[in-house]
Amino acid sequence: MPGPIQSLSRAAAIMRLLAGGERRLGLSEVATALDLAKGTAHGILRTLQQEGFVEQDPESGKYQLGAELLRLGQSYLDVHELRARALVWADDLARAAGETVYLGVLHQRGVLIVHHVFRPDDTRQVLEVGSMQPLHSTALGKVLLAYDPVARGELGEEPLESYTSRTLTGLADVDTEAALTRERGWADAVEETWEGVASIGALIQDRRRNPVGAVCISGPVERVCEDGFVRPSLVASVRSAARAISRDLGAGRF
Amino acid sequence: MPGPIQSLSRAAAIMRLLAGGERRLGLSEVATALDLAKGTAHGILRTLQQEGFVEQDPESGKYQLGAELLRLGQSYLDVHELRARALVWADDLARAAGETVYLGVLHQRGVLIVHHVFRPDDTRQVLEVGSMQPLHSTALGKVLLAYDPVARGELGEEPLESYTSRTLTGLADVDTEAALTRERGWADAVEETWEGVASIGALIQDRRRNPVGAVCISGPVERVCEDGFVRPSLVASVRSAARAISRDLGAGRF
DNA sequence: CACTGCGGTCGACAATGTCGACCGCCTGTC
DNA sequence: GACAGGCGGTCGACATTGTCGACCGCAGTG
Repeated sequence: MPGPIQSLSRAAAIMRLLAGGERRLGLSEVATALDLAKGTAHGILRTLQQEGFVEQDPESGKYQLGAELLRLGQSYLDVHELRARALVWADDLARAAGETVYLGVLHQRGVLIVHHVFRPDDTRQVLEVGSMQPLHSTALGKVLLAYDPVARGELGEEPLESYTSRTLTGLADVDTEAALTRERGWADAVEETWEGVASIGALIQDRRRNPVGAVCISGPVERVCEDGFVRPSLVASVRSAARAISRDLGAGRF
Repeated sequence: MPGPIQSLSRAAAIMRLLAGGERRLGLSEVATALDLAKGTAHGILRTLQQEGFVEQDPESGKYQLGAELLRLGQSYLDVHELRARALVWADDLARAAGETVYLGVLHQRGVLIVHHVFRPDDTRQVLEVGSMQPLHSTALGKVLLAYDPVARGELGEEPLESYTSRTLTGLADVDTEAALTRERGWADAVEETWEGVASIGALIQDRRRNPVGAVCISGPVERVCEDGFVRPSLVASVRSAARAISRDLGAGRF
C-alpha cells in the first residue's frame, strides 16, 4: 500500500488533538504538540476552518472543532445499516427490561456508541451517542473482545486502565472472560467501569456471521443483579434482541 | 489570504459528497463526480479510511462515511459553550411549554440543530441533533436571518425552495419578515416547512450582544396556535428562555 | 518601553501529491 | 466460455504544491 497523504494525516491529527483537549487550542500549541512548523499548522487550520471542520474564536484566536463535523457525524448515523435495523428492537428491549439500552460498534481501541435508548420514564439523561466506552470493562466491549479478532488485537501491549476495584486489568483475565463469553453467548460487567452500574451484552452479527456490533442493557446493580448475579430474565431479553437484530441484518437467511 | 491546501479541500468535498448521497459510492463515481483522476481520489480515500473518516464496504468495495466523524461530532458538542449553558433552560422551556425545543446555530446556508429536547411524555421521537433546517421557513432560521448579517448574505441569489403552500419564497417577503422579527423580538413559522407544524423562536446573543444562535419551540398547529395566531403565552416562554440563556452566556454583565 | 508571546504572512525549495496509463479481477453477455 | 466492459487498485514520471523558518505587527506584561 502506497503512503498516505501527508497533509491529510496531519489534518486528522489536528482534529483529534482539538477533540481531545477540553479547551480551545492556540496555533502555537497545535504546532508544537504535533511537531509542525507554525506556518504549516496554520495552512492546515485555515483550510479546515474554511471547510467548517474547525472554528476560530474571534476573540482569542484559538481553535476548536467546527459544526460541519456534527453534520457529517449525523450523516454517518443516517447511513449506518446496523443502527437503522436495530432502532425498533432496541426500543422494545428498553421497554421490556425497563433499563437503558446501548448499541455499540468497535472503533479504534474502544466501543463507539451508535444508539442509545433512555431508560423508560425516568430522570434527566444525557445522550451518549458518539461517545466511547472501554473494551475490557463493559458488557459491549467484552462481547466484541470475545468475538472480534480485531478487537483483541487492539488491546495489544499496554496495561489496562482500572476504573473501579472490580475492573479486570490483567490480559489473562480478559482472555478468560472472553472464553467464558464465547461459551455462554453473552457478557456482563458489574461495577467494572462505574460504581453501582451493571450491564449485560450480546453479539450482533451480519449475514455472513461476522461480528458487527453489540447490544447491551445497563442499569443500577440493585435492579440488574440478584443475589450477586445478573438476572437470567434480563440476559434472555438481551440475547433475544441481539438475535432479532442479527436476523434482521440477514444472518438468518442461507 | 494565501490559498487553501488542495488535498484537504478535495478530501472535504469527498466527505460531503459521501454525506449527501444516500447510498455508498464507488471509487470511480467519486472521481468523476468531483472531476479527479482515479488515482488521486483513491489516494485521498485511502488516507481518509486509515484515519477512520471513511469506511469501505469489504464486499462491494464502495465507500461511506466513517465512525470517527461521529466521535468528533460528539466532541464538538461537548465543547460547544452555547449548548452547555442552554441545556437546563431548554429543559425547563420544554416542560413549561409542553412542546419540543430546538437550539440551533447558523451553519452554511441553514440552521444546524445542536440541541433537541423531546416533547414531554409523548410518542417515539427521533433525535435531530446534527440535522439542518432551512433559513427562510423556520422560526430558528427567521431569527438568524433577522439578526445575523452573515445569514442574510447566505441566502444570496438563488430562488428559495418552497415546502408547503405557506412557504415565503420571495426575497422581499423574507426581508419584510426579518424587519417584523427585529421589531417585535421573536419569529414564528406556521406550516411553512412542514404541514401541521408551527414554531416560535427567539434570539440568543453573547456577552458582546453578537447573535450566536436561537431557541424555538415546535409543535402541532392546534396546540401552538389559537385563532390563527401563535399563543402569546408560548411566545413569552420562548423569549424568557432566550434571555435566560443569553444572560447565562454573559450578555447581562457590563 | 523593551520584551516576550501570540497569530499570521511570505517566498524559496524540494518533497509531495497528482496524473493517466496500466493491472488483475469480477460480472454479465452473446 | 471467450470476450468486453466495468470495477478498485497500482505505479512511476513530473511539476505542482505543501512545507519550512525567518519575518511582521500586535497585545499584554514586567
